[in-house]
Formats: sequence, C-alpha cells, structure tokens
Amino acid sequence: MAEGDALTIHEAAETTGWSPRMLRYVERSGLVVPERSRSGYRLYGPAELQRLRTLRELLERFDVGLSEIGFALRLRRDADLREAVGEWFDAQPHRPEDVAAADWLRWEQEKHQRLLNTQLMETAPR
Amino acid sequence: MAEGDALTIHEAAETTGWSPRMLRYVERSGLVVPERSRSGYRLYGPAELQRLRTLRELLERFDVGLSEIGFALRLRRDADLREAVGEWFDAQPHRPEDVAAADWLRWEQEKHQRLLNTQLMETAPR
DNA sequence: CCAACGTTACCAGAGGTGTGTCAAGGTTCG
DNA sequence: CGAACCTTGACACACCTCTGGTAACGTTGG
Repeated sequence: MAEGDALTIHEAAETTGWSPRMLRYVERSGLVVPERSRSGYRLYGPAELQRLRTLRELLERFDVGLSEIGFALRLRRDADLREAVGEWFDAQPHRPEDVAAADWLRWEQEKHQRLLNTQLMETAPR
Repeated sequence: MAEGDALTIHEAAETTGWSPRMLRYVERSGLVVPERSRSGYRLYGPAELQRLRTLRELLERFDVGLSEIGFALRLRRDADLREAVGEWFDAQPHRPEDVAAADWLRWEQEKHQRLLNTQLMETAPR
C-alpha cells in the first residue's frame, strides 16, 4: 500500500466497477488521469474514484462512448473547434431538425435492435 | 433534372466533392438531409450544397469525423445530455489536467532514463 | 422502349473503440 | 527471498466508422 488514502488500480477497479484494463484505457482517453507514485504506480484518490463512478453512470445513462466524451472534452478545450462547429450548426437556413431527428432516432433504434438480435442469437442458440 | 434548382445526388456529389455513397452516409448521420422528390429521389438545393462544402472543410480542418459532429449535434439537441456532460466536467475539484499532463511527461522521461540505465548495465557489464 | 439515372440492401476492407488476456519485468512487504 | 502486486506492450476479438462496391429494382426522358 502506498501513501495517503489513494488506492492502487486493482482496488480502484473494485470500488468503481471498471476493470483495471479499462482504467488504463480511460486514462489514455484523458478523462480520468490518476497521480503516480514515485515508482510509477497509479494512485486513485477519492476525487478520481468519484469521477470514475459518475463517468460510468454518464456513459450508461446516455449510451455514449468514451471517445464521445473525449470529443466533448476537446470541444470544451478547443475554442476554435467549438466556434467552428457552432457556426456550422447555426448556418442552417431552414433547419431540417425534425425530419433529421426522426431519421436519426429510427437509425439508433435499428442499431439497438440489431445488437439485441445478435445477443439473443448468442445466448439462446437452441 | 427535377423541379427547381435542386440537384440529384450525382450532380451534388460532383459540385461538393463528396461521393454519392458518402452523401447517403452523411444523410444517415443526420447532418445534411435533402428533400425528396415524389418518387423518392434526393434533391439537393443550394443550402444543402453549401452545407456539404462547409462540412467538408470543417472535417478536414480539425481532423474530426462525421460521428463526432453527429455527437455535437446530439449535444446541441439533447439538453439533458448536454447538462450531464457539463456537470461531469465541472465536477473537477482540483482539475488534474495540467498537473497530470506535466506529471505524465516527467514519468515518461524518467522511464526512459531508467531504461537507458538498465541497458547500460546489461550491455556494459564487462 | 431503353439508356441512364435513382432507390435500398447487402458484402468488404481498413482503421478505431472497447475489452480480455498474457508476457516480461519492476516494486512492495511480510 | 518470494508472493502478490504494479508497469508497459502486444495479440485477439467483436463491433463501429468510413468508403467503395454490386445486386435488384423503380424513374426519367429522349
């Protein structure tokens, strides 16, 4: 055990529901980056643990991926990008929202349906 | 040619630099959704053409993908999601970003140093 | 009528994401 | 010292993104 109330990666994994593998992956995505001990061990403090738990909830609740939150982070940091994207959206003369939204929704539903189907195929091959 | 000054998918492809295949893909992503003729043909008007050109520039300039702009669109439309993501980012007590980045860099350097040391130990034990 | 175009629905292949596992080696601590 | 951790790196696999095809079939216009 190391100094302070910081947990090692395995301990952090157990209390947050992530796997150690995924904690390293999350770190690489830049979303939760723990401190390091002198010898290089990751040290997860209470703040990181909380952040990991809420991140998990966020991903599940909205069915988004790490890369998407990573892009949101990029949007938040890069003012040029944020502005350019905003301008592109704002430059809609007759905003096709409703039609597009309906289409998008249908597509999403179909995706989930496909996923569900394959899962059913796997778990109930009888 | 159809009614008005609308172009068919092939014509639109030529003047915007996308391929017909990609125009359908862009449509499915919800970013540029053209009107349809009575028989189902896609009709690209001047607004859509401009939108396609600027979208192209946006993607190249920032090296992002359609799915990422699609996520930005989702962020813009879904207030719940936008708020949740914002809260998650804001709930950073001591924002580890800068420190963590610096720390990581230091760690990398040290690792290389250690590696170099061990290599020296191994290759020059004579 | 028929050539040339449109539609959807598939297959395919390269590259990224998400996740597990394993190997080779360093660290901690009883 | 030795067990039980930790580190990075790599292989593997399934799914998604992006992009190109091809097939089967409907539409348009000379």
